[in-house]
Amino acid sequence: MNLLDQLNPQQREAVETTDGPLLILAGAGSGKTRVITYRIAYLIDYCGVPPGNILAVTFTNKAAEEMRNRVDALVHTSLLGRPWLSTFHSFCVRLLREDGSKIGLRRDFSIYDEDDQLSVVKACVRRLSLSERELPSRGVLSRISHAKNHSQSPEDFYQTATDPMGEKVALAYQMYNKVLRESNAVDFDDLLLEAVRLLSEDAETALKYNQRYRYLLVDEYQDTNRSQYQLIRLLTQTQQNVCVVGDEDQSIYSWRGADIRNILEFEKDYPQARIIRLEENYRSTQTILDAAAAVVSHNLYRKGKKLWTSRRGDEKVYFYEGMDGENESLFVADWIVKRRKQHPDEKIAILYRTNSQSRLYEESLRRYGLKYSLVGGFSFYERTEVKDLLAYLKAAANPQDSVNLLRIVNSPPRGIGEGTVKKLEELARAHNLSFWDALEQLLEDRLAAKLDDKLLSARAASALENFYSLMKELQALVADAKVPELLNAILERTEYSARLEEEASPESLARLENIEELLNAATDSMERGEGLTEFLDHAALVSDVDAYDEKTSITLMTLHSAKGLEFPVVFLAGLEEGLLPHNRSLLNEHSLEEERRLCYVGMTRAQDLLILTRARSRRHYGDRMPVLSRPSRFWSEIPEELLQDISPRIGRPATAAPAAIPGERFYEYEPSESPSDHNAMPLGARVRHPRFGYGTVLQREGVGDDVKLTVSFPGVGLKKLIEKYAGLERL
DNA sequence: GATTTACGCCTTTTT
DNA sequence: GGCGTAAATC
Repeated sequence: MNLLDQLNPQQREAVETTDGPLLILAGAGSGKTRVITYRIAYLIDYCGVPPGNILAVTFTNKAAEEMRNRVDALVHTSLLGRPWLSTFHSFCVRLLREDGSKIGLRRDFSIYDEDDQLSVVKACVRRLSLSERELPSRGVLSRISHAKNHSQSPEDFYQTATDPMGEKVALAYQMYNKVLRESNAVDFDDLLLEAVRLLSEDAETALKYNQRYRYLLVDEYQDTNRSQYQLIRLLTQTQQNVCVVGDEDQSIYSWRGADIRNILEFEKDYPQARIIRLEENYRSTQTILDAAAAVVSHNLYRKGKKLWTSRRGDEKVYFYEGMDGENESLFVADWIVKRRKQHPDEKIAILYRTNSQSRLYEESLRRYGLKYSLVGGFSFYERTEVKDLLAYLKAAANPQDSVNLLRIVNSPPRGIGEGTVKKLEELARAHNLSFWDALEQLLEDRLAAKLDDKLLSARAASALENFYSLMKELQALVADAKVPELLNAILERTEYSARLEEEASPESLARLENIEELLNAATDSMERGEGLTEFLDHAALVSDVDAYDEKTSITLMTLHSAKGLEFPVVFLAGLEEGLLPHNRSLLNEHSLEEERRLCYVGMTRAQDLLILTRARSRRHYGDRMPVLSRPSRFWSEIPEELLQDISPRIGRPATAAPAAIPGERFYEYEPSESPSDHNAMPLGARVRHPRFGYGTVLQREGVGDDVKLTVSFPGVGLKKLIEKYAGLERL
């Protein structure tokens, strides 16, 4: 069978245009993955390109894996090697492990995840003698990450920061980078930044990779950020066989530095570029497509395109308005139960804006006895026991990795208390040593009796010695032991599992299972011929969507995670102002448009049926009273003739159980008028705050003592204040 | 010094 | 509603 016969004319053109820069504008469901994989197959089979000369980058391991499988099914030339398919991040890891030494990076560097990053920031804040209140670590970390996503150095950051915090954050940022370097560690963002640095500073390495990867393919180009863009530029210096695929309407990662200009200005960057549009959709019904198109057409900042399909839509887009969040989620569960009777194996997705929304759906689905799988939330590699064991491995592989060493120094408890740790940290700082080196130094000095006994009790000292010799032992094993052996050694020497077995609580048994699973993962990795470094890299670079199992029939996930996936039935939940679009994005039109794209992404996941739901009132985390909600503006952007209401009518008595939806529980509608408080600050009020000065009230939420105000203070910014405590003065 | 309690903040999205 | 840090208590 001819490869090209399975493509439409535009897809075919995209596959056959092998040389020179090519931009493929691929609408949702237009067969983008098919084009990329066929193109790879075509390059190998028809053009005789050695597979090793092809590099394709994606954003998730899942996408890379899927492409790998599909390419493998198309080409049978694995003897010639395989094309390199990976995520941006794993590609960078490989680059840096191979050639990072040229920019002063050691081969055995650790990769810090968000937890590790936060520990470093906390240490930095403490070292700056600031309290968590004065400089919250979370905020600092998010600003550091934001800076890195925009390729801003601490110095750049310092110069552009305008707020009073900026200076301190810049200092923390600088210190943070220093700590990372001293720990022989890089964070997620560094992987990209350092790869860019390597390719721009070392011409020889740049040439090597330019020659190796003569054909470059980039998926989800609209999501690339500054450093990913630079990376692509640096890899296409000697040749320009670069094919990027993207859709500006699905750009939903600008908060992570994704720059839509990369796609809009592709022709400027590569003047020879050809552009091909894929506008035939093979996924959804025309109705779903029309509804989604109607929403996204309200965006001003887009090139614009028209998707079409030959699939006729017989079913309208349904919508359901529940009394509250619980009712909304019960409706979904109930609907699924009924649907199951006709379509037992149909895949159904429940999509929402924020992870916190998943809780209601989990409860409802469980109540109805439905099995589901949840993407996001706590992933396997984030569990405490798994993180602990990984920390042992990381610390053994890279003793300079102070974060992970500190994580395990007293876990499981071995008598190295906070005080002892603090002393060691002080010693390390005083002599500019890493935690490990300080430990070594301390024990040596003690042996040489250079130390007065007051500094360290005999008990603490022997505990430290034990820990030291344990780590020494593990370090020695790193060189030639396999990962499962290493893990077993750790478990044995620390009595980690023995303790859990002894405890025998449900939680500890679950932990033991996780440990078992980690051992299995290590064995699998070993059988693939991987070493410790590869195993740890893998653990660091897996994402939530990677865990998405296509076989499970009900999937709960965020709209962000859902990108690139498709389902026969999609619920788009919580379509309310404040949720979608999210409150935080209402302040400027660019972020509002991104919310609209997010809505568009969600709608276009649906193949056959799309059901929009919302709650008329919703309880926000701690609030005593549910707050009345307004339907999302995106909702009203859908032409009415495409919609069909399947909600119960307001005020219908609970006793008149509607036959249409058996088992459904209806709630009496309680008009919860917020009692107006006469002392309250109304919207638009001019106020004075003891610290922030003069401002204007922009938003009121909650009632009574819980009233929260959003106040804009010129020169300070937006502040959320509890009215009762803010000490505001009305002017 | 360690465990308990209180308070405060939070939730946007994640490779 | 839940987590983490800071304060309070033994």
